Amino acid sequence: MVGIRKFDEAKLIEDAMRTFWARGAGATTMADLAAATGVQRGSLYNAYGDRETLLIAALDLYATRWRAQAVEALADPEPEAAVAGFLQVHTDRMADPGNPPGCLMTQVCMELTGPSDAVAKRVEMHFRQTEDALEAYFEAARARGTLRAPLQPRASARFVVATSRGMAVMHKAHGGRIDVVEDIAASASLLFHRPR
Amino acid sequence: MVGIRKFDEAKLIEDAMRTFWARGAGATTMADLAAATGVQRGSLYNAYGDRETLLIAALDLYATRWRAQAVEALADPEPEAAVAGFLQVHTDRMADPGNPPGCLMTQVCMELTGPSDAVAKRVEMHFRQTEDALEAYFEAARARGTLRAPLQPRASARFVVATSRGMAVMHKAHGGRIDVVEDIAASASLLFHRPR
DNA sequence: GGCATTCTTGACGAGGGTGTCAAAGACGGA
DNA sequence: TCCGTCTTTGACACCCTCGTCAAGAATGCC
Repeated sequence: MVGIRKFDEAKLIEDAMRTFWARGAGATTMADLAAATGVQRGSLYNAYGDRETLLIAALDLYATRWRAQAVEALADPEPEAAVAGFLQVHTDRMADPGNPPGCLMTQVCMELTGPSDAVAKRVEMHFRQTEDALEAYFEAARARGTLRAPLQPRASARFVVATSRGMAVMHKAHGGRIDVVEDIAASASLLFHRPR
Repeated sequence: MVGIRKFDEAKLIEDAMRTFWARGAGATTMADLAAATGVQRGSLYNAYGDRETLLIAALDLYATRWRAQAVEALADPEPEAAVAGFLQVHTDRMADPGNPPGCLMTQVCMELTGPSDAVAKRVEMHFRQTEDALEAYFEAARARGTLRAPLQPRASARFVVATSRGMAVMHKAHGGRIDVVEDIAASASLLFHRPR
């Protein structure tokens, strides 16, 4: 059949995301994406223009999906539990054998060369949004009096984002072992422990 | 002049390391390395065989140089100060405008596809050596009684390695800003704070 | 029914990367 | 002095990747 768009866009981006994730963004070719999505190379060019656009769409899907879950997990008013919940979302994602190891966003971030290109801007935006959500949480916690004295909202937010990135790196470095990731998340949560 | 090796091997690996670091390991071509080192492509193949061998040599140089500095910084018997010193080495490296942003080892790690290749094994080895050095420090600290009660040597070691990786990721994500990195290091050190 | 629109498909050219090789030339030992 | 060894150098073949394009075909509007 020819003439009408045959593929499901949502499924295409989903497949593309997993391909970038598994093979590495820089190493993924249009041929890889065509094979993974079942859509011909020419059709991909017709629909998206170039690979960068496809990568950005994949990043957006990736970021919004897991940021939504992670930020939702910040429900507990006690920072120790909230941070543990936030990091647990990342641990669960890595523990799922259906997912490639590591983290697409982190991987793309480390491949960046200059701050000028569209991908770099998108990565920074997504990191910043997560950081902002965490900062808002810690700000509220401080107002509630549940944030330990020496801890600051902005620095704490950056610390938690960095920890989740570190977990992803260690997950890849240790060939997918999940106990390493759990050790890190557990240690990081302890920073927010308040003696009662 | 032809017939005798003209280049300084140590300088060549140093230049190659910085090229892999700045351009990304996967994106660095033999032509890039030839330009950066001043050694012709053919000579590089003659001396090293292929790009992977050159990358591994670069990784070894990178890892041993900065691991030596970081582990040396674990001098203080008080974990809070020792961890701060360890992380400060990484902060200093990133703050040095003479160095490319981020961390070569972390970047290569995130690019890995399978655990089977030689590069993956080398990356894991280097991470593990750092982890082991930190674990030994924390083991000694526990014996000394300077490690806070809930903290365990192995988990703490993993946490500190992960934090240093997270710092590198955030450094790239934020376009080289150093205050972000400092926030993370300061927060992480607080985990080891002991009220006196 | 006819026609414009839109998507698919396969092929094409350009460019670039890898690894190899033969020729040329310098050094050192016999 | 002569020969074997080793390095440099530039060229070469092969393969892959990108992005484009013209032709073909189905749909839906008029």
